[in-house]
Amino acid sequence: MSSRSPGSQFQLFVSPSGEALPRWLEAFPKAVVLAQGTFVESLPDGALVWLRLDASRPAPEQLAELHKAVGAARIVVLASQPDNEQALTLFSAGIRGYCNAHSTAANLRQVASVVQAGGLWIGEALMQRLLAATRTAILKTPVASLPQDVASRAAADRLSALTGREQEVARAVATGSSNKEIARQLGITERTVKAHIGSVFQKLNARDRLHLALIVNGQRPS
Amino acid sequence: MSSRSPGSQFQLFVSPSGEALPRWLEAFPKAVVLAQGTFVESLPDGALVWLRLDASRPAPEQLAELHKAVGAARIVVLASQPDNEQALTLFSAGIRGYCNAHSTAANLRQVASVVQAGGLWIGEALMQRLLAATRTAILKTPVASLPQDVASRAAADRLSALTGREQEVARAVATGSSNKEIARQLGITERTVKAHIGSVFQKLNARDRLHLALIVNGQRPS
DNA sequence: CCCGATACTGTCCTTTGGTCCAATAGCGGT
DNA sequence: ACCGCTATTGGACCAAAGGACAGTATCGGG
Repeated sequence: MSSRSPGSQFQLFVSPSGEALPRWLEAFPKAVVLAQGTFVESLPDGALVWLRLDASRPAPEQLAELHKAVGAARIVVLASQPDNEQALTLFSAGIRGYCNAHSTAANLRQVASVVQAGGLWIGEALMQRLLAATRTAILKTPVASLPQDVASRAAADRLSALTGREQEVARAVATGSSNKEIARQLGITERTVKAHIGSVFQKLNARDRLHLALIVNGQRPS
Repeated sequence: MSSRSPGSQFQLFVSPSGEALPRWLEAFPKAVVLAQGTFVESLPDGALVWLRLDASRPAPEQLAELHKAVGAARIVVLASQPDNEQALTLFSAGIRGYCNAHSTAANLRQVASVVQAGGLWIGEALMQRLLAATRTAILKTPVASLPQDVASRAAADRLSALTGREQEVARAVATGSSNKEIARQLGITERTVKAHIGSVFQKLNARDRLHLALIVNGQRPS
């Protein structure tokens, strides 16, 4: 259920040069600053990691490295020149926030409070563009969406034998979430997640979560 | 960018029936609860408005009404059964949060703190699906996706980075085989299967066998 | 009011999955 | 002969998954 600690939290800055921009330090005077590639052995629970992108290398690569280094910690990316598509890619890779590297200290603190409370930070302008793109893209392609549509309808059929909650966990499993993640997402205990998954296994006649994923994703009949 | 007021804030619940679910009240005992359509004359600055959707009417319509009633206040929508497309529509209509109506009190408070700090609240599961949809739509296939063909060719691309043996085990994993089964199928030790799978994880940047299955089956980019 | 369905949580335990460190062996190219 | 890649295996160790057994709480009927 994600520990929400009150005030100041552990902040870790990671930048290519190993130096932080003045505004970061202004926002978080007590933060730890590291160079990219530095080994991180253990991070306090709920730590927030800020990644200053190195413009000369692909962002996903840098993020992957950082992920390996810091594990499950929440990551916020600071981009010198925010980019729509890049933000998308990074969000799908699991970052919790994406904001302009030139933000004010007040803004940075605001971002921190949102992300540490479990939210996502997306600049409003970016959000608008993102939604616009998504909406038009989705409203378009009525024909191309047929395969997915059929797939999701079939999935709905398969899932219709499940209770509401069971469907939620089943879908989460099918997208690759771990029990712990699902528990966090739904605000319940890992134990309860297991309970739901267990009954889903029975109802859909699945052996394990991978089979369940195949069933939900239409790769295999139940 | 937005006024951040400190602790407890004004919370307004709007539901079709005029009643709040027990968990809402648990989270915000001092909240004001109103029925949809009730006239609201003035709202404290920074108030947070929660809208419980009426399943029998189109959501955008309900939101539009509420917008008229509460003006610029931040709105969080509570959905009984969260829906991808609905969330999209509502976010583009300006809501600041979208979450499951069955969330726990702790979660609701968390959502409140995020939104009141200027963030957006999107359930993680929803975020994932939303991003998946966006990504596939944005990486729009100019050749009007031949459904299966493209998928399998893309899968082949993804697997091309692997050695022959690695491809075999990757495919076996993707069809739901356990390590023991794969070992038997290939006539090698379970230990060796693990070794192959381990290197596949690295090469395809997968976290576990379920992610690997999603990648191989084209449900997720590597 | 009791009952069944749903949701949620706990403990104990076993099996599986995954990583780390380490080693052997064949094969092709320089 | 040496190097790099691939395939193979061992052992130790830890984390995640899943089953067994049990319990509480809410809600909507009959």
